[in-house]
Amino acid sequence: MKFSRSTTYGLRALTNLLLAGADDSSHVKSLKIIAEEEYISLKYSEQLFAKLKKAKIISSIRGINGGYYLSKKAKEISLLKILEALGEKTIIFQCISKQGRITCGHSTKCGAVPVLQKVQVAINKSLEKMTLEDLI
Amino acid sequence: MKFSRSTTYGLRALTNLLLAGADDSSHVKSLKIIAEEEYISLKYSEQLFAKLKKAKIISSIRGINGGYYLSKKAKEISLLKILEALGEKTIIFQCISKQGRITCGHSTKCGAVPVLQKVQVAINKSLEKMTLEDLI
DNA sequence: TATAATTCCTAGTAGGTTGGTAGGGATTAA
DNA sequence: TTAATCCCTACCAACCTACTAGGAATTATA
Repeated sequence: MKFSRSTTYGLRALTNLLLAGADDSSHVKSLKIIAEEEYISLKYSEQLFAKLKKAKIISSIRGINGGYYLSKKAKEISLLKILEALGEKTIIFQCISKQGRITCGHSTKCGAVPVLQKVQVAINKSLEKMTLEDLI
Repeated sequence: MKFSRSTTYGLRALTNLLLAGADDSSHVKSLKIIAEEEYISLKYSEQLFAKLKKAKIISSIRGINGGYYLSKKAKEISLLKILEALGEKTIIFQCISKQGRITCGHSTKCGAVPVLQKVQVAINKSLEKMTLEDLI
């Protein structure tokens, strides 16, 4: 129940982008610079940015002088969406059937589920309410 | 950011103990039976119960006709305490310094920390408020 | 057009963690 | 004395995370 390192990297990189004012296609920032500033491997951050792009959180301009920029305003990008984009699991409870099989997150057979669902809901609400803007 | 399988097992086993009325030294339940009922390996559950015992959530009677019982009333055992006992990490954010080193959860240098602390607090409050009693 | 900087795509991999297995010792009621 | 139980420690396979690596596609600029 912790954030993976890639999530941390992603959040750092996104705030970097935000603080650089890279919020439209004429104000981009290259990943090389971001990676250097955030002490993240370029190659690794490329993979993370690919995920963020797929989730339409950021956009890119290719070629020389290209780079990335935020697709939306910071306050329109929820933390939950970022986490999901980065592959961070937001389901905290792997339900396991009485037979020992992993089934789903909402089995009705397991007595432990209801309360964990409450926890789940509480967490997701927090994550949904907070946005990238809150990070700076 | 999910619960490990052992946490699930632990919660299932504890609710089993609770539902069996094993709440004092004259009402114990053997782990063998619990493990069978919950479809968990006996040897593995022994390790989990060792952790729960160390955290004083359960107590034990050794020897034949021995077994385990809850050390406290179910509503006095918070979910947070159970998770911690089982080794579930309740710190969701590994802070990583600008130099790339994992430092702590509360570095003042990382811009992402404050909001994640809020998330952290929200989650921990939920977990602290809920007790074993809520599980059944 | 040639070059260099950039994003984009895909494959591989070392090391740590998780979820066990295994063997046997200590304790105690009957 | 026996058998059931808790207790202790060591080991291990499979999976996941956090990378490394190589190169292709794209594009501004000289």
